[in-house]
Amino acid sequence: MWSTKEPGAGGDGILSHPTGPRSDRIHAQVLAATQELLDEGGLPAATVDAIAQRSGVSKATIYKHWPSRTAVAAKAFGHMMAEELPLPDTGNSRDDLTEQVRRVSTFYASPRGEVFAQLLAACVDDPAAAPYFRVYFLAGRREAVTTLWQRAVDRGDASPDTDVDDVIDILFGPLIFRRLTGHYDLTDEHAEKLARTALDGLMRSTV
Amino acid sequence: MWSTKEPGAGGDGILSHPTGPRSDRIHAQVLAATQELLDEGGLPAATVDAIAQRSGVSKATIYKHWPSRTAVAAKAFGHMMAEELPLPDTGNSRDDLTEQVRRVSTFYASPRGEVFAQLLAACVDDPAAAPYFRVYFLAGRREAVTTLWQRAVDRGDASPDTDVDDVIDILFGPLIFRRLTGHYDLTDEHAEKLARTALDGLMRSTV
Amino acid sequence: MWSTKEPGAGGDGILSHPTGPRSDRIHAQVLAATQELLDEGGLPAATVDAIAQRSGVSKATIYKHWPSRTAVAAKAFGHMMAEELPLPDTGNSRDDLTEQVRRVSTFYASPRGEVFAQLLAACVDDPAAAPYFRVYFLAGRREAVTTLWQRAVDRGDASPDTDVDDVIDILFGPLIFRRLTGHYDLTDEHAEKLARTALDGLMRSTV
Amino acid sequence: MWSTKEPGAGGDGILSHPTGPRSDRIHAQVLAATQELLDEGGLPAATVDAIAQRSGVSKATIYKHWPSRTAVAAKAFGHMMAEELPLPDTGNSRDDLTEQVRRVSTFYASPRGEVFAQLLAACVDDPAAAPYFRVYFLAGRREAVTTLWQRAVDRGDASPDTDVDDVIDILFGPLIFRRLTGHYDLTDEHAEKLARTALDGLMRSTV
DNA sequence: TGATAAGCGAGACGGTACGTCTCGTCTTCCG
DNA sequence: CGGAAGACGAGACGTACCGTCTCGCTTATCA
Repeated sequence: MWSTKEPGAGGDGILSHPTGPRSDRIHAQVLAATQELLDEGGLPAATVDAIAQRSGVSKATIYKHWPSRTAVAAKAFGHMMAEELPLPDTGNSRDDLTEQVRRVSTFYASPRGEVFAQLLAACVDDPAAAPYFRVYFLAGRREAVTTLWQRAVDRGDASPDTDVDDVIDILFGPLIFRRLTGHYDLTDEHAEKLARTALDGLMRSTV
Repeated sequence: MWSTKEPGAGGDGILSHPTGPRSDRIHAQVLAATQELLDEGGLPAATVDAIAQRSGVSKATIYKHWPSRTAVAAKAFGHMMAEELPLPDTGNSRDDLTEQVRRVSTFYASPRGEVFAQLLAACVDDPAAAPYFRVYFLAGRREAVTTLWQRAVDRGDASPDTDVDDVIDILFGPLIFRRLTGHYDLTDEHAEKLARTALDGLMRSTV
Repeated sequence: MWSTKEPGAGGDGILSHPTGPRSDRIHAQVLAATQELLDEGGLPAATVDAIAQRSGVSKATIYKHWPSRTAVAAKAFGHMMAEELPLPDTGNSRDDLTEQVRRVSTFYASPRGEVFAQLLAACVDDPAAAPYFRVYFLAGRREAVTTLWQRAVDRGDASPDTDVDDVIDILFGPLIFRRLTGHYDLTDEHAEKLARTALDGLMRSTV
Repeated sequence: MWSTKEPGAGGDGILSHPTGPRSDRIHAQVLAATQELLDEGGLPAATVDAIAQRSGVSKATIYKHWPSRTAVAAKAFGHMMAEELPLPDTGNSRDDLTEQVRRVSTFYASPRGEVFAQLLAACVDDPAAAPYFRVYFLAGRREAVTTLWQRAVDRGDASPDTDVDDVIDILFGPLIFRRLTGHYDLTDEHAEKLARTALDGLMRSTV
């Protein structure tokens, strides 16, 4: 499985290249500029030229640190989303998970949710960027749900035999499907219904 | 909700422009050429220039009939997938649905599944193409599952109160999620496990 | 030499095709529409589609009557310029010719002079249109100067041996040269100087 | 007046953009390719795509160096004509000028004269290209005649008060007029007659 | 401290597809 | 059956973004 821990600069294996003090400055500037651009105009606005111009880092240097513009954007997006979405904690495992589904649904429907969808889409055509999206964004999201699920297991509300990866896919896959195809709007009501049905299958022991 | 019936020539509302006998020839030629290109090199190969050249239809004409190359590809893909995936019929509703999930999982992992993912991704950045993908491809897939689910309801294996759209999202959303992020391979075993868990929540009365 | 007489409908040899009352209506509508377009936006505005739309005559029909859009424009332009530029008549041949040069210079510098230049240029790349420009526009201009020159000959101010075609070329060729290359503005002073020098060579007997 | 000196790379004001060693290579390749195309098929053959393909320089780069294909062609044409047409030197000013007129007339009637006419015509609809044609082609031609005229002045055959620009226009404007409208062929006899008449006005003191 | 090499900014460049435009032909159907 | 309407093929246009490259300047490390 892909690593879920936040890699430090220079310690993320295949995902980074140069090292040292200059490198740190470059990373910071590029990511900051990219975050601005993503917020202003989504992925389409985060062209390499735009990032280079705004960050003051040259295109050549960017390509020495990242394999593609999508990779840059994925990492920048992961960092800007890191502090968002604090975990719910109602004392009830099922309620916590339901609330999390609702929050993610709301996020998908927001402007940054649009960026999320663009990034997910871009990774399809850019295999080199996919690991960046997984490590710097998805890992954090999965970790959050893993925490909630572990609580449920600890409380005896869920079976320790159920693979948390399946839990994640079943709870959030449907939301992503809807977000991408656009065949339905993402509403709180819908998110709750989805969570209820999914959790019925996942946490049947709690019924 | 978006229509699920296959629109006839000239009868698909916003999705087509010119009409008449000449139009029919153009549609046939363009779609045939696009299908070939999709099979040969996926969405990236289906450039408007390539489609124009192979079909003998000029670019300008293509743009009169479709809003973008993604829309052309979506319709072509829908047509080429129309006859695939016959419905399973084991006599057992739950087995049928499980088998369908397995088949779709296999499809997603195939070359044409790659095209599916590319199309889904392309629609994120091309809102005009999204309805084409929904009407000409997704609708057919949803219809198939709707049939299976209806059987289950008729047999008393499922509640008529459950919205089939939710069923579809829960059964296939997770597969799509995995297909897009690539964080796991799509295996038969995994598909079965997913189906089992999801159906536990959806068809609890059958337990 | 090319004919200088205004050809009647159906009587201008290679320059026209259909005949009859319907033809007359079509000619009138097309030329009127084209004249409007030329005045509004010059030659670039007189596209075949625009002419067809404004005149109510179909493109196919236009191409039955003229070999190209430039030919249409040339004829339309000739007709709209037919009444302009009355001949000067000061009683002095040399003054008349000088005045004519000045007037033509002014015309070249006007908006319609721009159209003249565009038409002249278009005929370079459209041999089929050239005769239309010569017959329907240039012939009329040359005829005017021929009249002036004949007066001079009759008065004994010019030699009957001098070919009037050479006179025309020498008097107006320089203006056209300047108009096309744009290396100088066309001013009255310049036109007069040009006429003076040229007429010194052409009408030496008058010195 | 516009400059008549051949501008060096990077020193031609509005007429060029990038500079440096890479730029030199691009200019050389593009102009060489364009010259070939002009000789093979005239201006219509010198499309930007064709120039790009043959020169190995991308379209985008061409558009960074020149405002339009006409500008490229004008410069290429100027360079390929630079060595042509050595000055006549018979010892007699009037004969030299007459000979020059004859040579230019012959040139206009040649295949490259056709290109000249196409270029002149194209500049009418492409104001951005006009300065290129003036600087890189016309300037050289005017310079040649200026030399001949200066000789005449030095020998006392012509008045120093006569503006050489007028001389040029009167000697060559008529040829251009005929070349463009095509109302007469360009023959040696005609050129001589034209030169004789024009020079009668210009060099009357020599009679 | 000064040399040497690597990192870097600036931006030119080739490549490739885009979506648009106008021409002149061809088809369809109406009066 | 002539003509209006307009679909159509052809092919050039000029633009956008990608990712690579070349060029000097700057910075960091080692002689």
